[in-house]
Amino acid sequence: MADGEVPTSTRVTGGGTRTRAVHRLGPQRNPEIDRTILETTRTLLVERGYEGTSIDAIATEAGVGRPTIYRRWRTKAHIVHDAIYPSIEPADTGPADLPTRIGLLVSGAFALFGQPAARSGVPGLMAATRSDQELRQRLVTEQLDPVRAALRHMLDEGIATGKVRADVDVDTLLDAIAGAAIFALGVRDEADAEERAAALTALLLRGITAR
Amino acid sequence: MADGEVPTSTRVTGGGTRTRAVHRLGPQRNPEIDRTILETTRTLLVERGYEGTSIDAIATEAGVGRPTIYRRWRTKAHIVHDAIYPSIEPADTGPADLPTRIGLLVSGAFALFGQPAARSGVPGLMAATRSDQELRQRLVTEQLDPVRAALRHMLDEGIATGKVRADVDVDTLLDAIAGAAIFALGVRDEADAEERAAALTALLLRGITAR
Amino acid sequence: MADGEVPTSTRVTGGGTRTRAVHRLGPQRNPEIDRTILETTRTLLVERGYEGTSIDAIATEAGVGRPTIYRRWRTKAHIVHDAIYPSIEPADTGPADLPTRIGLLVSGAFALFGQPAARSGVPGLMAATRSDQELRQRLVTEQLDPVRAALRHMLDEGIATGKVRADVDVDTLLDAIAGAAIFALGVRDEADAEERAAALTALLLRGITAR
Amino acid sequence: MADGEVPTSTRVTGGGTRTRAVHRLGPQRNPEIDRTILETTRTLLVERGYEGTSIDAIATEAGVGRPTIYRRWRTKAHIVHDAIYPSIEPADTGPADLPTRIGLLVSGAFALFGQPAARSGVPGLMAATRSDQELRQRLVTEQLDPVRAALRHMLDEGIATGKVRADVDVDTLLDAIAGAAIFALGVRDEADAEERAAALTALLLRGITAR
DNA sequence: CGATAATCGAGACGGTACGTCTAGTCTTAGT
DNA sequence: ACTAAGACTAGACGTACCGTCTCGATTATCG
Repeated sequence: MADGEVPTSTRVTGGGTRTRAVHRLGPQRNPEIDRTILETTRTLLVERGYEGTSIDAIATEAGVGRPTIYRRWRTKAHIVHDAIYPSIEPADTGPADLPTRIGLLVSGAFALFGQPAARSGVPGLMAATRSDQELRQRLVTEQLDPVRAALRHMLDEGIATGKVRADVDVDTLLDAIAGAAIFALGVRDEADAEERAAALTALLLRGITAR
Repeated sequence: MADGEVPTSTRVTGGGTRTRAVHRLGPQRNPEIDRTILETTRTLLVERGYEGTSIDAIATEAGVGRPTIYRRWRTKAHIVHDAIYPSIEPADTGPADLPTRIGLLVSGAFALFGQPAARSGVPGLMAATRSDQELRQRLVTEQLDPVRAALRHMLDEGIATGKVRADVDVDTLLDAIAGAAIFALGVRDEADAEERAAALTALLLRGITAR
Repeated sequence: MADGEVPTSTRVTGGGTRTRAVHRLGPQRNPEIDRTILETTRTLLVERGYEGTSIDAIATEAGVGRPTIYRRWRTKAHIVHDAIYPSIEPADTGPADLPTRIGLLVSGAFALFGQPAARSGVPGLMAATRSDQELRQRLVTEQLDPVRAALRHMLDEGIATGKVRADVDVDTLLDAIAGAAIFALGVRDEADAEERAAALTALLLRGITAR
Repeated sequence: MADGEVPTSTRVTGGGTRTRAVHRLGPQRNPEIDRTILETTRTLLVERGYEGTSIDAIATEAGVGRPTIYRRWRTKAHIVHDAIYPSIEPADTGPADLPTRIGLLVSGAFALFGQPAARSGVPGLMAATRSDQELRQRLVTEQLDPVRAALRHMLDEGIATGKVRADVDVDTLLDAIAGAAIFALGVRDEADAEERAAALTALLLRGITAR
């Protein structure tokens, strides 16, 4: 959710084992509408592209008033962000070896940016991010930082066990993964995301491996 | 010139070996105006970002009428394209070794996307490219293909001399270079382009080198 | 009360001659809230004019929910009507001579339309009256008809005693009084209502007097 | 015209007897569009009333873009003003006696406010006039003042020849004429404007006549 | 006394209109 | 034919109200 300043309902742990929803006064925002709007946005991104996805069009197509959208998101870019990026963190890869873990991370990136809606939306989002500081902040803290931390962790473990060169730069690796995925899928419009992910994984693994 | 559909003067091959410029009636398009418009566009991209760089604003700022701009470019994206991308091809690196040549190519990419105007303009351009086939064509043939060919050539030479792995994919390499540069400079807004270029060069060289 | 469609209590004629108040369950509408809303409306009419007096603004300013207002009045125009027009009929002037009685009537009109809230509200109300038949009905039966009847009565008496010309048209007189008051106070925004009332009274008395 | 700040063409008296139109650069506003918009406004006022006559509706119905309307008029009230009030001054009544001249003036007022569009538009315009100082100014100087001056002139002549009482107040007379016309036609929605005009003329003439 | 039902403040909702801004086309008048 | 200026249609933007609705809390009446 873009703003989330005033959560509609908050879970409060009662005296015993019960959990109770504490409501504010007045009606709650209907979370079903949030889902409808985001779903409609994804559809329109695919059908009409980023520019063609006007807030008017989303509202009409979702059967919703324009103010209902503005109540939830400040700008189109925030809607597209929520429509494309998952709010859940990447599943833990568990106890796997480095190549597998890097491979999963790269595949994850290519899967994310390979969604039809993301191919259309991400470039537009990147442009919007440059002039909207709040959006940039969300992108960095919600998307970039978690991945960066996961990558940092993998590299540190690899360096400790001597499998990874000590001079590997995490940001360069991140740029290569995210950038390549966006460029291949969003700009060059490559069809097969998994194939590209595998090729990049191989290239980067050789690039970071010691010896 | 972006479109050139209506060239001001046309080269006509005369009867023999002579080539002669045939002028239309009336005054010719003033090429000084082209330069002023592109320069103004670069300035506005830096000052107001891609969205804020309206054609109205360019016209006003350049002291030029709007039709004067539309006579030269079809859309804002075409102007931004011409304002950012050099029309000249990259100078041949001559007889240098593979690391040097790859390094120069990566540095070139980071220098290009590190221009202040490019940082703002490229993401917007990427978005526009998705819905404008003509623009995509120009981007591919004028920018991407030459670089791809140069890279292909380097790799082939390296493979022939056994310095480069035979299974290296040129598109993956291109995605990693262009994508990483755009992501680092346009999205993450990294300040030092050269430093990032050096780190990526090292990573990729290790990734493609045989043994 | 404006509409009274859903009266809080309803008089029901019992079996015999008794009349009994049948109360609904639950709390009764708080008449204090009615007064607060009308008072707030008058204040807002003066401070922000008719257009600026939104129902939202009234609700906020009166510290009341919007449905609380809609439960009582159908539209803004009905609220303004009740805020401006007194629900009590004009006190009978008793046994006075014609000039005095006409003078009192004119003064009454100028006093009514000279209220700060009425100056702002009446023109807006006139506009609303054109498209709201129910409002028009209330205006005619509650405001216009009583005055018209009183005027009719005065003229008839005057005609009977030979003091008033027999051909005086009551509607023309009514138009001249109400119209002039609204025009002078609501449109021209004349400050001194009493002075204008006196001048108009003199003019009209000469107009209707026989000989 | 509402704004007229930048007249499209200005008549300039040349050296001799010649008159020359000095044009600005660029195209002129199309006066045909002005007429279409005002005509459409009148139609909508009759069909949908003042509130229903949205600028959107005018634009759509007139086949014109919304900015084209805003380029000419600041608010809906200004459009309605121009749609209702004639820009020409009342025709000179020539050498007629006082009753005839007053009669013509009153008839003129009733004819003006009796137009179908004016019946709907004038009350709304009165409301808007209270919060728009520019509009009020136009109303006063363009409509009220000329009539007031004409009336003043008639009364002065009448007073000089002993036909009119010296104490007749021109504003009171004006209020009675304009107010009665608006009230009879715009509020009470009287059908026969001429009949009401004749009755009011008779009443007022008796009111102002000496003896 | 407990169930019932209407009140109240708060605010979400689908709509509609507002007034502004931009895009891209077309027209005018001057060079 | 070009230029600057700007009018024009089209349509998106983000805001403000409207009138209806639902929510949860409160409170007076009635069984």
